[in-house]
Amino acid sequence: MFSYPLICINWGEQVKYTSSIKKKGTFKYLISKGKYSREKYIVVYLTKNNKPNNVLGICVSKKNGISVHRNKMKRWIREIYKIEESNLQKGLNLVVMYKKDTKIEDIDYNTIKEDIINSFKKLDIYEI
RNA sequence: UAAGUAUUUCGGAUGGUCGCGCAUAUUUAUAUGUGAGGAAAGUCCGGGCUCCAUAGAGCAUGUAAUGCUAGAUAACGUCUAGUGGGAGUGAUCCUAAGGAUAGUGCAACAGAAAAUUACCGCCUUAAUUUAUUAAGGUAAGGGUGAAAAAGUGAGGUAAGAGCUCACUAAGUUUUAUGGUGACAUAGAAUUUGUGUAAACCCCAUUUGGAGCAACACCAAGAAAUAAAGGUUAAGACAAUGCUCGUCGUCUUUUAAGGUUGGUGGCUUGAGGUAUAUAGUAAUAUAUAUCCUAGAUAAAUGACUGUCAAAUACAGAACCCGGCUUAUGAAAUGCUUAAAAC
RNA sequence: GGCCCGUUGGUCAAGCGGUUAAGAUAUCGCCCUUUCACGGCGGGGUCACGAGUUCGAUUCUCGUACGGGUCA
Repeated sequence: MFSYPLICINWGEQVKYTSSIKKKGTFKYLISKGKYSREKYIVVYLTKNNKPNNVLGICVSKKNGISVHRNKMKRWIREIYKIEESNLQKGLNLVVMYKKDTKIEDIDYNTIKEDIINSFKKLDIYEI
């Protein structure tokens, strides 16, 4: 069923920061195979690969709001990940997903930051 | 002061630390510059641009579109100024506003009748049962309905009727005056033909189709097609046999189409700003000056200082002109009402 | 980004401008039955929303919202 392997991402180049997921099939593969941790507004999926870099994917559904709000929610997650990146392990595939009922009136930058840090702690991906 | 109405403007500014897209430099890691709207939205119209079709002209077809006048515009179903009609005390606003006398259809229920009408009525004649019937005339009055054959008065009559007359209302034709024109005002003749075209339809005008996932180029890979050439390698036709020949196999080149990936298309344009002139205005012309996003799972974020205080609707995806819808704040003019002078 | 289609009780769904908007199923109430089921009677609709045309709009026209399909 999931005939779209992870090889579709080009690993040969040197990537400055973490690269992003681009295909719909990879999202499906990671969500079905990975471990997850649920918070109040967010779900984080985790799998491992044997490469030197990390991969990040962000999902915001069309039911979470209009395009301005969706863009802002994506930018918050990128900002939080950028700050926490230096403390993480290497060789991870991460997918961050907003829940269906989440609206921008309920949440804030700081609440999302708490959620993500909690879920990272649960999944044990911080370097020691 | 309150309520309303019309028009216009703005859509936070300036710094610091970390970080993102693009361009340019040196250089391969830094520096500098720049970086989302008035609606970017809806996709309701019109154009540019690209490809396809097309000698030229006409007719027909179409789930076609538009429909008062003059002007503006590259063009428009848009805009400006007016005309007619309608709403409002008023400022002001709305108006798909040709044709019902080309033809067809529809008008539920109610009502006699929804278009050459007659239930109750009014009148005349005849008959006899003397208060009813039959034949005829008539459309004044009644009731129904959204809508009932133009309204009032007088004459006239057996009873009545635009049957006749006066005034009024509406339509058609026509004359004069004013206006570029739609049309307005005044007069004459004639008529009183229900409504509906946002029902079919008729008339006039316009219209070839598709859309940047268009289209062009580059590279890769392997399958199929066509043309030309080489050659006889599986083979077939033909022949006693051989050669030539034809088809086919193999192979080379070219062409066209398409798949995957990439590049271009991609932002200097019916551009913006200021001033002057013409015009009631929309807008046009001239001069000077400026270059202001271009991504491809898709760039604007986090923390914070100052400005008394503070940000609603909302995110470019080839470009431009309009319309519609969502929405915060401020200013000005005008109208109505109340109060005071 | 472009191009099309639709919206009628909880669900499915008919409706050539005109009577209180057909029908099925579900649900609620009453009746039938010793009781349940079957059966009988009845109730409940902003015709997505807002303007317009018309005497009159679920139906015709325009706009808005929501949902669905499609492109090589």
